[in-house]
Amino acid sequence: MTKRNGNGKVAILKKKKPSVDWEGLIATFAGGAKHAEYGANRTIFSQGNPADALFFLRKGKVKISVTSAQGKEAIVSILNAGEFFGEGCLAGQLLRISSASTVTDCSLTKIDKSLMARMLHERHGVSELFVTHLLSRNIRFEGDLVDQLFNSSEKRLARTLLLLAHFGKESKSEPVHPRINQEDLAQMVGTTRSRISKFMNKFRTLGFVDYADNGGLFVNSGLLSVVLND
Amino acid sequence: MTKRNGNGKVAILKKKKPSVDWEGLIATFAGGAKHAEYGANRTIFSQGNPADALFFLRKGKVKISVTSAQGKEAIVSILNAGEFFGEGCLAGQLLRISSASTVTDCSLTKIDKSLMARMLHERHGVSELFVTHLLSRNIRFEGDLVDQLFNSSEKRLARTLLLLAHFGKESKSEPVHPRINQEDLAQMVGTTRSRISKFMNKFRTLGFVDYADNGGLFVNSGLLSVVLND
DNA sequence: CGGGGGATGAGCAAAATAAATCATCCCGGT
DNA sequence: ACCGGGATGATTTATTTTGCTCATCCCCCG
Repeated sequence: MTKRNGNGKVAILKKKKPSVDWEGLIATFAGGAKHAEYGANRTIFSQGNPADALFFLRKGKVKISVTSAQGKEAIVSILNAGEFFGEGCLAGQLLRISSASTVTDCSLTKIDKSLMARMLHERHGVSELFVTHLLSRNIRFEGDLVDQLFNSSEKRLARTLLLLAHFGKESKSEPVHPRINQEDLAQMVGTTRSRISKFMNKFRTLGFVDYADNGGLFVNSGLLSVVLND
Repeated sequence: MTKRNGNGKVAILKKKKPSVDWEGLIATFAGGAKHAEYGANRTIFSQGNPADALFFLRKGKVKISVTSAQGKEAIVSILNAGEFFGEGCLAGQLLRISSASTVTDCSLTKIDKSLMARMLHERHGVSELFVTHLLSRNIRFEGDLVDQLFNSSEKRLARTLLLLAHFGKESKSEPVHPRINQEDLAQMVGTTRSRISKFMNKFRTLGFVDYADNGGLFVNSGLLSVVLND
């Protein structure tokens, strides 16, 4: 089940990421963990569902969102291959506090809570991978929180775009995302679409971002990061 | 009427938390980890310092804050006994991205990054404690982030007060905090002191909170939580 | 070709928030 | 008792953000 998609593999492996070989590691879960394929825009679990398993994202992008009592929706994070999600159940959460859905086609592995608990106890490799995952997730959440605590929505949008650009691609000349609409951006940034529209146009006239013919979005990281520093 | 902190230790130890026996566990670090005592309001580390160790808080309260490029300060979290902090170094952070200082008198254990890495690898107990810690920290950050993403500052203040109340005391009749000033609240909530002042008075006239003679703050959780739900 | 329908750009009034200022109040030290 | 400083309450003004509304643009479908 080794997945090599043509050319990309070598390039990715020799990139900065000193990451663990999670493909092999996750394979050792065989027996208790179930692999599954999802098309784009499918629901994996919803807020309020019973939480008895966590997931590992092997391929694709997954969106984690929360709906408020008033019906407003916020996108908490966009996950990429190599990340866990739904791990709240390990901390005693009985119900999902957020919803997860696929953004692109995805391959994921579902791991029962009890199995994961056992693996964490028995396998160093697993617990180290998991600790690494939790640490970086933590750092990202902390960054998001700080961002919200003292940046304006314009800066938050800039930061969101930069994060998407960096996560999305190593090479700067590729589009950030094959179509991410303003509504989603608004939910990630925590503001309204109207505001996103205004800032995106401002950024575009300043050359910080650019739209491709096919709708893809290009981000000039160097220029855009200036927004964050003033 | 009030409880002295001089020898209030007994009361604290008999809490009902089903938590791991971290006292014994941390003791096994002997040799590489250094215990230290801090008075209130001392700096443990500052943003930008080299990061080569993490800390475990055995007693007291610690404040984690971040200062922006513009000089604004935000309080990211208030930690209680039994929590780690400064663990970003394990994820490869070379410099502190936040500052840590004591709020009350504290006992803490400093654990070198390399030692911690070894312990995580060798001791199940340690890695399980750490994973548990990271999971709950994650959940708290996620909650904070969601709160910021779609609540007004009034609701955020209400939520902050509730969190302080629950963390601070099991019994509802004890003050949340022996003096937490409006400036700090503003930095936790992500707003201005003026605004905190206004909301606190509103909450007080509505009976949601009350000031004790000694300056302590009482929170009526039941009433205050109504604010969050409307 | 024409008509939805979704996504986007733009504008505006109302609400929320930030920023700055001043008056009190309280407490500790002298 | 007196003073000084810090914390708080209150007010005013400027700015930001929201919550709409409406006009375009563009792509897909009939």
